[in-house]
Amino acid sequence: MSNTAVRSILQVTKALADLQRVRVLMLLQGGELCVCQIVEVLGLAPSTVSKHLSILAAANLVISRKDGRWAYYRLPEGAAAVAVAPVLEWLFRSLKNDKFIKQDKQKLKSVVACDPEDLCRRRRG
Amino acid sequence: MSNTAVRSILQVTKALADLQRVRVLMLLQGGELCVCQIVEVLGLAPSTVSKHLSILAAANLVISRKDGRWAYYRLPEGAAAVAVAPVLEWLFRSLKNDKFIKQDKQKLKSVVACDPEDLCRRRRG
DNA sequence: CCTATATTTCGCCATATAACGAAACCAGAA
DNA sequence: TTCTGGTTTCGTTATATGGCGAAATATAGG
Repeated sequence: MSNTAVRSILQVTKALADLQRVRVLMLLQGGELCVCQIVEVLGLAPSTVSKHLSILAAANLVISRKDGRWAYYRLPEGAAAVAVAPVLEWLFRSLKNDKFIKQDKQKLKSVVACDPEDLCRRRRG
Repeated sequence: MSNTAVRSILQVTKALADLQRVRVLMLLQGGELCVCQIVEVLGLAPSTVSKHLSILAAANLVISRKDGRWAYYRLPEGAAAVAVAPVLEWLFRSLKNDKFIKQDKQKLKSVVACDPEDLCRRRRG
């Protein structure tokens, strides 16, 4: 069946058809984030968040980067963003004033305030 | 919980996260269509198509109109389209050259060639 | 090498969703 | 009203999806 246009477009729309994944994308507007930071804001199990991120990555809605033990995710930029930029812009504009999204961004502020190591340690504790 | 922005955006993305519903939207680019015409092109049961159309309508991705026994669906225009126009434009541009979508549009041509009454009669036949 | 730990993969369970056919609904014709 | 027929609703079934915890993976540090 290979990579038809419908197939890849459906990969994008299915990726966007979930609350948690939309929350992740909105959080990433502030810039690159570590998995454990996203876990902290969403309040879901790390394995669950990892799955969501892999779905977003497969749809080219996020870019992943590994740095030691940590994995970082960010929104696509430049050439990588071309195919999905319009739909992401629509999403961001539509949710700019959403109160739940605002709450997430507020929580993110307190999360990024402390570094990732402390964060994960706190989660275990 | 009421109508938050995320909720209505997810209604749109979920509506777009299905092959058959995307096919319907692409077909409607040619203008208003009767349910039985859509049934003919998609090759699905009328009840299934009806459900898909109600999901698209709930997301404001299509407008419905009743004329006697027939129900017609079309893409939103003007003020009704504002919220979803950007994402629809992205969809249409992305799938403009898709071969499966082209097949559907080709089939639609032969379907609109005969009037709805004959069409539904043929389906029963 | 061995331990600690951030992330991912795997297996499982509960819920959501798409498909169909049958029955209900409703508008026009007889 | 009664019959016809397009559409929708309902009930059922099969598959897809999201959630978690446990185990596997991989990497930094002792």
